[in-house]
Amino acid sequence: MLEDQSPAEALAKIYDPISTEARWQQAWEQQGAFHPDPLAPGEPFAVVIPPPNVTGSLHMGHAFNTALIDTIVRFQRMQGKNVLCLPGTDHASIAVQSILEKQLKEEGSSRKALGREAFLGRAWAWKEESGGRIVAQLKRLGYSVDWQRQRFTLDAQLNRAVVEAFVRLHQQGLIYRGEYLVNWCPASGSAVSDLEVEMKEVDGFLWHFRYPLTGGNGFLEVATTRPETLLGDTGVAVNPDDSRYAALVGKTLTLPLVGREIPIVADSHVDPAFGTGCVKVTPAHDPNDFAIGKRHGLPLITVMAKDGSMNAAAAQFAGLDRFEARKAVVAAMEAEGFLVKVEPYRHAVPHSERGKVPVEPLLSTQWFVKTEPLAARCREALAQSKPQFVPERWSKVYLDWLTDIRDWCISRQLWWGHRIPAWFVISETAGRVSDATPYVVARDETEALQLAMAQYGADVQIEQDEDVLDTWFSSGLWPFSTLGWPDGSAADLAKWYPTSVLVTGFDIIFFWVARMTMLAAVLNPRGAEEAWIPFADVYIHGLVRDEQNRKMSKSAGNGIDPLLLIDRYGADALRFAVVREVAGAGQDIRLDYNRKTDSSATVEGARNFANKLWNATRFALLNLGGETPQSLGVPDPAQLQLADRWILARLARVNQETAQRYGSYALGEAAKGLYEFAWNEVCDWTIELLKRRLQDPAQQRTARQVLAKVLTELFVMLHPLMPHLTEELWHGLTGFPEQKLLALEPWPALDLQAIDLELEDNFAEMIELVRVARNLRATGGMKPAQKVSRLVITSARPELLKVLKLAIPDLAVLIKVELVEISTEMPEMPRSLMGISGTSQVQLQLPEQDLDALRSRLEKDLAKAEKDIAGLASRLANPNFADKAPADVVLECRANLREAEAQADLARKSLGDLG
RNA sequence: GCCCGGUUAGCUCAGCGGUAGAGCGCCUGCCUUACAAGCAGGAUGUCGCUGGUUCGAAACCGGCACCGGGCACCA
Repeated sequence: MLEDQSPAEALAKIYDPISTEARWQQAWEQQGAFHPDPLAPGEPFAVVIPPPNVTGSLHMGHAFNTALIDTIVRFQRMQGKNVLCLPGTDHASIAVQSILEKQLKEEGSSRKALGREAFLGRAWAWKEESGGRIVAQLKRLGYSVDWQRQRFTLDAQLNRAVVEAFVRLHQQGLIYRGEYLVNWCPASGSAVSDLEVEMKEVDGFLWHFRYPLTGGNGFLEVATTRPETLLGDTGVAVNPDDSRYAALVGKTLTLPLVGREIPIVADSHVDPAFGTGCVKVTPAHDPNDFAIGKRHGLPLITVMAKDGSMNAAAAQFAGLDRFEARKAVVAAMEAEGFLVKVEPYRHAVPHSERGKVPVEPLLSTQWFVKTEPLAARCREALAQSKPQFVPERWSKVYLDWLTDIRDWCISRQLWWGHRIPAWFVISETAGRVSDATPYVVARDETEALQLAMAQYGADVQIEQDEDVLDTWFSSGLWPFSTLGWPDGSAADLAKWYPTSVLVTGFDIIFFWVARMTMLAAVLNPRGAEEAWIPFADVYIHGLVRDEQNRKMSKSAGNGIDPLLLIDRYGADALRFAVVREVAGAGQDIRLDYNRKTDSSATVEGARNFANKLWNATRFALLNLGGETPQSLGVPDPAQLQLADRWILARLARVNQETAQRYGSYALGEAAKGLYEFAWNEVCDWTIELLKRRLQDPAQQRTARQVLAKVLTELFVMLHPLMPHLTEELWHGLTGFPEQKLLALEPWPALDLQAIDLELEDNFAEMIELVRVARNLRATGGMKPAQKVSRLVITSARPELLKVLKLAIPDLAVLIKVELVEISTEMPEMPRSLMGISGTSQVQLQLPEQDLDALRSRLEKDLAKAEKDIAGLASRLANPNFADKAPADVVLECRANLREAEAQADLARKSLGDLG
């Protein structure tokens, strides 16, 4: 605490974030500051955080997401809302399972060897370790979430939600089981969804083969990138309009190596211009061929096993891995004279996102969600801006995906996950599970048995499906399963569903956002027709890219552990830095991270800002005479000086702007605005101007009141961005006990009366004049401490003159000058330095003269004035300008021209005087 | 192929109809008792190219170029 370190002079010159941050994190948690009561009053505001995968630890992307969410919820809390921010982690079936299997392999074991139960024990141990690490990282960021409500996607309660969702969807015919071509990942031994497949450009070959016509009258030439699939060919297709082959349609070919007789069919999918215009058709191993096969009633012949090796249907190639089989098939074809040619060919090959190997389209019996009815409901809602995407353009991405959507394969041949609540009636198929085994879907085994008995008789035997559900199926329930659904009477659900905003990266709009809306569309968690959409707003942010502009990811190995930066600069600095980088349109942010030194100039800048605020507070503590903002009270308006009125006007404006920005997700702008206000206006000008008056007994009290008020409110406004630092400084200033938290303070009341735009303008002009005068000092070779004897500022604008006259004592200090005069007319000041700024002139009488410097200064001013004159005059010379431009623009242009001309005259005259 | 972005000071990016901005970096001078993680002053841009709309375009519209991303994909 600052107050513990009296006297104030003993305060360190440099802010130490590490100990401070730990102390406030503890205070927040111990006091349950972010554990809301659903029955408490206050408009609800809820955010469920995107649950990080328990696959290790967090990287910068999570820190970025956290900083954004926490800024939003802390602001809303200060707005008096009843805020729930709910944290948690995701079990990430396939990712975690592949980590564990890799570990087991290194140990010379495997999951099969371990058995399901032992394997799951290991997975839970891993979850504890990884989840613990993640929670510790999130806490170090100062996340104001309710840790008491922390959830994990495999929690018992969340499992109930998954089971309930599955049962209901199945009852409504929205979940079905069937044999289809799925994306099979041989590496993980599981089906994956379309979204888990990524296309990669690969350098391969295009093999051209000849298939002989049955009966020995020639050949058809086909090309393929996957020769091993020819073993499963059941046809060759040509375009129906292709005259070259029209006569052959309906005839048959004899498949080489296999000897199977396969038909030539006509299908418009075939592009006659590509290759020979003949396509071999392998319906069981290619999605397009599957469709062609279906249209023409071609048989499906699966030639591969689920581990990616060739099966018995591949005859002499059985047992070979699919890539070995490729070579062997090519060799055999060549040996038998069926190989025409081989050409290098670059093409896109679908790869399993997790397994990192090419997926194999494989015929397999899986569970699917029928997505179209769900998507239709989401599309209708989106037409009403439900949810509202920010930035809006992402709604198109979401909509495009929901249009022409394909069914969602939700079963995974994995162990780590939610086991599918379906039981096979194995007594019907002699104790074995086959694709044809009947099943029942139920909430638990007892219910399943009852259902089975009702349907199949009293002596049935049942066995639960071995498979688990796609992780995203449970993640898709996150906004309501975490609030207590399917318990319809859950108080949290009643208070906080639908949630207020979902904050996430654009990369998971399909995976997650759309799945959540689709599942909510059918489950309608609160049973209220108008309130099913799980979040009012979806705030989409960019990704964190590294110094080479690459997306940060675990697999690329370029992730940055946020703790490295936190240890070096503090969590507040990291948070402020990343939020400040956010552009309005939700673009990616690039972090200038130096891997050799673990440093970042961007974060360092934010750390410097924290230190600046720390020192401003030190200054205040040294000058408030032991008083606090409370004991000082509000300043008497009659006592306010010019600079006071200015900074209070600015404070009110910043309050208004910042609240508007925080409230509309313009977080980067909020951060930038506060940074500029705090550093430039509060520290550079207000504190400098207050220094003199804080020493003057007659003016001291008002000066202290203004200083205390401005800093206190600044800290409140900055709190959402830099929670620890502001908590520390606010307590230092107010002396409040630790039990009273800034985090729970209301946003400062807006003082509309203080707003004075004209004063802001005139004061800004005064600041510019000070700058010009200081520049003249430097030009004239004055030493920093040396005083100027006389300063005259002239202006023709009465309002500005009024402000300048009030500021005379301040100007004397700021410019270090003995005598300040404000006048409407230029006095005769031979051999003085003269500068011009806006509508005013500044003249400085120096003790010594540097005529060359003076001359160059005047020449510079003259050149600038002449350039302005040229530009303005040419605009005014255009007759259309006066006719068509708005009157105020024309007037302003004329006024500017007059001033520029006056200044040019003045500069010429002064130059003439110099001789 | 379809759909989004982006191109502004050396770097990272604001600005989105009225004479170009910030931070960092750079140059000069300062340890001026809040802060050298600082203070004061300064320099720096044919606002990707090209047409058009307009009295006026970095901003609006069209075309082009290059960079990035998403979706779909032909064997």
